[in-house]
Amino acid sequence: MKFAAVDVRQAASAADLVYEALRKAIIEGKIAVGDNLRQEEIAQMFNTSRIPVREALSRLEQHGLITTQRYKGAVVAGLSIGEIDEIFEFRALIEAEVMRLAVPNLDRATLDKARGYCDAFDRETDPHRWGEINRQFHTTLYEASGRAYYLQNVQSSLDRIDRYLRAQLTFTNGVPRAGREHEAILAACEKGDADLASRLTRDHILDAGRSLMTFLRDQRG
Amino acid sequence: MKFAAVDVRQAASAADLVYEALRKAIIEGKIAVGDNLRQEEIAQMFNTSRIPVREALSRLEQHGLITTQRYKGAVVAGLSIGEIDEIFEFRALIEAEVMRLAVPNLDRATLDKARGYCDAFDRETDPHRWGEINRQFHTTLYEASGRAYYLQNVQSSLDRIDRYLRAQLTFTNGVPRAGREHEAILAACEKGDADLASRLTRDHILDAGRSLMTFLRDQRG
DNA sequence: TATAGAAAAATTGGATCCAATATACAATAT
DNA sequence: ATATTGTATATTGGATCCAATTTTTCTATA
Repeated sequence: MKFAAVDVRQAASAADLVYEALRKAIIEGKIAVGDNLRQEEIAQMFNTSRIPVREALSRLEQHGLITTQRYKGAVVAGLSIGEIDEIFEFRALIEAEVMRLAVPNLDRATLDKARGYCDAFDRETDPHRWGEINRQFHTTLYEASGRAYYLQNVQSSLDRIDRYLRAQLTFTNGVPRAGREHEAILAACEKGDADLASRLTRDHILDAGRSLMTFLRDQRG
Repeated sequence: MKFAAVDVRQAASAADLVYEALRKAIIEGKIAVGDNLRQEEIAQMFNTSRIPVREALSRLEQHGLITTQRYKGAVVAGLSIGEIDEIFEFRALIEAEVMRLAVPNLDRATLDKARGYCDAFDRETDPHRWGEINRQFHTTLYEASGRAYYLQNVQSSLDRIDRYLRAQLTFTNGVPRAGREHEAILAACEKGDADLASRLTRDHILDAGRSLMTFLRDQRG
């Protein structure tokens, strides 16, 4: 018997679609901190009932992206300056380590791909794209570590502070500096110097964190 | 105006109760890996409908404790040896760091509390209690770090491998060794030696991981 | 006018019902 | 006997309905 192979990946459930869409909207800052997420309103936007919406909200809460109160509903979760600071500290720790683990496994194709994102980041002028490209640059390198669990935690941490990171890049003119630091990290990777790449990654994240802290303290008073 | 203070903590929703109960059952190994979690069955156990059950399952999946397939249902998630190894490696990294951050903040009361758990761990003969006391000993010290986000991640990582950790303590006679290592960690904390406490914590976790690896490789072939 | 309280509306939590899909099983053909 | 196909059953995904609670609006009163 002959037949064409067919992709039988699971179709996404309504809850999956709603979850992904809301997650994206929240981490990109499309929905402001404190905004209410009305179940009925969201359900109508997706042409579905409130049941899948509630499942999606339940998942978002587990990831700390929203907070809910019984009978009162869900609001986009904001972070205090202290909480943001702590997440940057955490990211510096685990991303430095995952970078160290990745370097020995980096091959030509991966380095070229990272180079592509690195250049794209420098060329990009649309502020909304910086966050996304920045994330892809780092993720591309990290993936070589083969550490799926680390990667999950990196993504999860990034989700929590992504909107703030975008603000840092956009409003503190952090892009040129981040671009230079990306170059240095990539150079260390090319040399196969895991310790250096790890240290530079750590500093890169802590720099962004410090820059963001002064920006936020300025802004919030 | 005078009025009596009232405790206004949110009553837990049905989904909260189901989630917590299932989480506990899974991490303690009360439900075996691969076991099906039937929505109707669980709903009846809690005298509720399937709606809160589905929310609870959705949350559990986000934490990696179960895996679900559309129209097929949920099963308790197992971990490959490689995945377990990676989580131990991750724990060693972040718990060593959170221990280092905790030491400068440790006060007499916290140290005494940790001492209590340390002694209780050594005295305990019921294998089912070891995991719980072990967790409390570490958590008590970590909390002094004041790092809520780190703590969340520690708990989440522990949840994933708790059942295996219990097996390691129980079946590899890991309790005496863990007890000695707890003593050493506590001594370093008493001395205020953050670097030493951090290093010992790291070794403590990596030791348990290695011991578990050989046990599992033996067992699984 | 301002305010306390009651009624109304809005919103969430949960139960029941129906549709979509998967699994188990029996009937049939080879 | 074994494989295959059709059918019944079980299970999950989602829609609709009702109950519990909160929020808003209205009204009476000082």
